[in-house]
Amino acid sequence: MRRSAEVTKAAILAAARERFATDGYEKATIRAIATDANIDPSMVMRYFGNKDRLFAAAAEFDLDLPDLNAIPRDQVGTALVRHFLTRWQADDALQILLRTGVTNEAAAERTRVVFAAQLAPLIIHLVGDPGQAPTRAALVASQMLGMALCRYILRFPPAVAMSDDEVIAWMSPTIQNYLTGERPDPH
Amino acid sequence: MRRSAEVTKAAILAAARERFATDGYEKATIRAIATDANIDPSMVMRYFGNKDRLFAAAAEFDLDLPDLNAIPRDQVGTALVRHFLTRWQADDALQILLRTGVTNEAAAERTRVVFAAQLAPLIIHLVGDPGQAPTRAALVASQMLGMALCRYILRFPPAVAMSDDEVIAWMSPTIQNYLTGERPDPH
DNA sequence: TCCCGAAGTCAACAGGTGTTGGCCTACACT
DNA sequence: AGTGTAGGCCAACACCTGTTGACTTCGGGA
Repeated sequence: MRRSAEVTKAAILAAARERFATDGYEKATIRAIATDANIDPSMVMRYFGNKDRLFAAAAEFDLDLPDLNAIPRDQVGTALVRHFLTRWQADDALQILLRTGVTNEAAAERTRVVFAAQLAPLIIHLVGDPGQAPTRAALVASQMLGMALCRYILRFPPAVAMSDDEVIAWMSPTIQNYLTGERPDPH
Repeated sequence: MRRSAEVTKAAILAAARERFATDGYEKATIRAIATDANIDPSMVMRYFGNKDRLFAAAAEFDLDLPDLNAIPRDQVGTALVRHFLTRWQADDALQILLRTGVTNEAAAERTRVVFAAQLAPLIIHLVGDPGQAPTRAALVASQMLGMALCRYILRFPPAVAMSDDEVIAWMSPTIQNYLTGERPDPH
């Protein structure tokens, strides 16, 4: 039986997301993705052109960050940590960025853009000096991505063993400080 | 002119470290490594057996962590952040772990072992309850690796732009808290 | 001086990769 | 019922990968 082009395209995209998320860019082969989607590899090329463009389509997504201004200022850290944990477990999107961004420049660029375009703007309204927003966003990203790396990618046993609530309890003060804490002076 | 076996082996190892650090496991080809070392690919096999064993040899290293007991308790965070920054920039070792550990299971295992064996023991003497050491080590690792990821691998512009002293100033309180702070209770 | 082992090269293998173009075939429309 | 077309398959391409085994050549000890 046949499928419509749309359905097949969606199946390919879903298979591609899963492969990129678990294997990284180079180990996720077009042949494997095609097999997962029950289709011939050549169809992947027909619908997406080449591997780079398939990846671009698979890596398109939103962080869906909550509006930090609608949250009491002192609970912004907790809210953000909780959101990232949910977001991470909801689908493969963040896993794709992390697994591919480390070895593929285009993927790294995508990761930079996602965080710069979606995280930094939210922070601007939290801090007095807008010039500090990118730095604070980078600090937040470093802790969020770092924990995701240890927990979901490298699978450090203690990081895996922690409950979501424990992770939130430990990380919230850190993130809260990066978001709203006073800027420390280096000396 | 000829080289001794030791010299050639060292040249291969140096080339391998550089390639693994910048390209990751799968993109670092034996052929490229051999070319860098001015040798035929078959020599790599002769000296190291296969790619897995070459990687194992290239990824062997120490974190060289300072003795945290010789440092005033309230400066332990700063000392550790500063050390990691130095260690990161000293050679390719940490970059190898991060670049390869994300897509290669053997490399991930190596990373787990390095942090579990070298970081956790240092922390035991810092906290009253030894059972907390692995969790605290994982938290420290998450922030350290996360910043390294953003700064050296993904190259987030704001993370790259920060001076070492700024990074230390921002991260020290976080690490200090993970090391010696009271355990928060999740609810 | 001879010669043997170590250092190094060369060519090939079997398998995997992205990518291409030609071919088939089911099915909605006239 | 006939047919054009969109969905799909197959076989091949050029190239790259880890790995192997046979071959050459240098250099130090007898």
